[in-house]
Amino acid sequence: MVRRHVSLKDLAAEIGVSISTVSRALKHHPDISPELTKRIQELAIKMNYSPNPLAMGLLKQQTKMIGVIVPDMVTHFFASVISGIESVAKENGYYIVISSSNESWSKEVESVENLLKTRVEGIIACLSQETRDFAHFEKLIKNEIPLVFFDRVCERLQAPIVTVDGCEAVKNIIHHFNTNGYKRIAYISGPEYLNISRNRKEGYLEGLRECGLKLYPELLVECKLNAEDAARATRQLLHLEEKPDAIFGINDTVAFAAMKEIKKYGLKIPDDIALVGFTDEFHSTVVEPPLTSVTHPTFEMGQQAARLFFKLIENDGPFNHTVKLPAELIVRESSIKQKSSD
Amino acid sequence: MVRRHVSLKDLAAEIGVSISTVSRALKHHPDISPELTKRIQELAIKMNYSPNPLAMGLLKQQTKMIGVIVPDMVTHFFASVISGIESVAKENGYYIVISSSNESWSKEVESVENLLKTRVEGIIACLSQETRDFAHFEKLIKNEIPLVFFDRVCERLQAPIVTVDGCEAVKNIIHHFNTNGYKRIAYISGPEYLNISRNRKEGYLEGLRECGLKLYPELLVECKLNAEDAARATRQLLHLEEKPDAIFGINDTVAFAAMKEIKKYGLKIPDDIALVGFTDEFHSTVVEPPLTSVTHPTFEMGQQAARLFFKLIENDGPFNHTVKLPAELIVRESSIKQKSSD
DNA sequence: AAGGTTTCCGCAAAGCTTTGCGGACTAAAA
DNA sequence: TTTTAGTCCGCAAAGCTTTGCGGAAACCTT
Repeated sequence: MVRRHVSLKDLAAEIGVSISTVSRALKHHPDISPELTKRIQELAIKMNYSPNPLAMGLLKQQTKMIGVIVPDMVTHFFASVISGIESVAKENGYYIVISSSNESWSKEVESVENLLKTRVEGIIACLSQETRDFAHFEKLIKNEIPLVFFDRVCERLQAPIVTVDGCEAVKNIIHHFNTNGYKRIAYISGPEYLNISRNRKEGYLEGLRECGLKLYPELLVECKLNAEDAARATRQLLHLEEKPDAIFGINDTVAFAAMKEIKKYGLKIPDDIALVGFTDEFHSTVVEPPLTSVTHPTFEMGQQAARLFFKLIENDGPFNHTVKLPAELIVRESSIKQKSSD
Repeated sequence: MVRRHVSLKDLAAEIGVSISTVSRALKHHPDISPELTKRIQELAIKMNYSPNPLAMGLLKQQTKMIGVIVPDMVTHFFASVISGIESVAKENGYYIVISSSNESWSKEVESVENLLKTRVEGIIACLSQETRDFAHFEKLIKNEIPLVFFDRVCERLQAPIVTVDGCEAVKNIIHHFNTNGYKRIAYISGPEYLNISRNRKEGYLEGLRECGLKLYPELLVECKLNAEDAARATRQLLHLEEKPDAIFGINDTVAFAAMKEIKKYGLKIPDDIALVGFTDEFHSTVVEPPLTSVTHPTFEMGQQAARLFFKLIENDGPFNHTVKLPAELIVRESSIKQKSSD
């Protein structure tokens, strides 16, 4: 047995007909007599023939590959989104090529270039936390290469996006805090130029207003989306003369870092301070106390992004569409002072 | 601007020479005059030319793609390994195509077939927990398609493997338990036919012997590698007339499930029962109490697997080699009765 | 000036598939 | 017997790149 795959040529030689005939027989073309068709079909199975995607790609000018750019691929959030993308890609006979920007703008630019070189048919991306310049994506759009954003998106670009309704989710958090007696509510936000930061901040402000709570500017802090800076931001809050009695963090990196930091200060959750995060289900339940959190429909997010992608490919014209997924607030112990005895 | 990529033909037409000349100029072939070479090079940059990988693949009979099969891609363990594979693949100009077996044998078989159809040059795989029949991998080896295993491997196949020294790691755990006064040590293992189960069990038995501890057969339980069955196994241990005073779980899925279950029973870790797992760093520190654990060098594991893969491709003969990575026991609070006050 | 070198470049094939068009052959009709 | 109509199949091009080989032009030598 050798390494080379069998081609139409091999089948043709074996049976003694031309390549074209084999090709036609394999797709039941009426020009080929039923008996010959049958013989060829059987031989193809016996010799384990499968069409060469490279040749098909050259001919049809399509690679059946989608490029996916994520800030990282090891956190559960992105791994799960990728998994969602992969599932619908597979349904449509496509493969994905993943490229990680490592939260860096320059690596993101590089990723776009590299993916283009591999001839992916389009790109599904989540912005790095540094990204403020979108030239690399604008070029994609100008060249009519399908592009879909998810989670961290650029709204002014003509690209379909799928996000989570952060504003609404945060308002729910504020209401939840309020009804549970927390009044000095802090928010650890991300970089202002990220849409998710802005949306959630909007929810924060509106939520406070709706609840008739006062806004303390010193309780709204900003940090980079990594554990170290989140810890720094948390310390900043804990050092305040008048500490917050509740904190909520923009994503799970921030939320868990905050939790560690609060514990390190010897403060009790939720008695001294309540904590809520945007996190995934699993981790929220394994920490102590179990973390009240807004869960992202990550897998579904990936699926939706991929679906938008395929719509884009089909229509192949200018197209922009927004899918906003609901996020659910799941109340656990980290945000309720009195344990209810059941 | 159109979607089509520029080809050598476009460059040739623009300058008015033949395609061959352009091709040669682009790689500084001495046959082409320096001036013409320069002109062509500049035009290539200006028109943003990049060679078509499909055409190259056809010609050179290589796709520069590696297939990666994992039981799942959302747990940190595998996500991190994938990330490691990807990093050295990229260094070598290769891309990876990920396929998830979902811990199912049939999906694993399917993955192998699909990856072969996409013409990956070889496969890096971690066995599903169901896999006991290796025909699909044997076929790969027979056809001389490069194959590398990591973590859960099949030792009797002629394929290079990279694993973690589970036996040694578990022995360390037993010693650690012993010196901290835990004597009834339970082990929640995985399916017996997985090498990781066998290795760690071996470490368990040897460790007990070395420490002069008695082996209680009822403390050695087996479960499937999912949260539900791990919880069941934990309950089985907790229902014993004489409970264990220490438990260690074969991987992080099991360890965290056990932790939840122990808490549910109102038992205190580590006072009532000690717990140690094979887990990754991050999650071990965020749970309460912080979990003593053996950390896997996951990223490095991926890198090593990829390196073996490239060796295999180069030598392109029969080759088998084993890399055994050390695992480190990191002691935290979940396995030490008396908190040391510092 | 004619033959010999260099220098520079193009032809064509191979790698694999699809498909329009035309060709060969058989059988039926005139 | 010749024309017509079917039936069945092959040629060749396109998609893109690399590379051995052959060819043309220019320069040098004698």
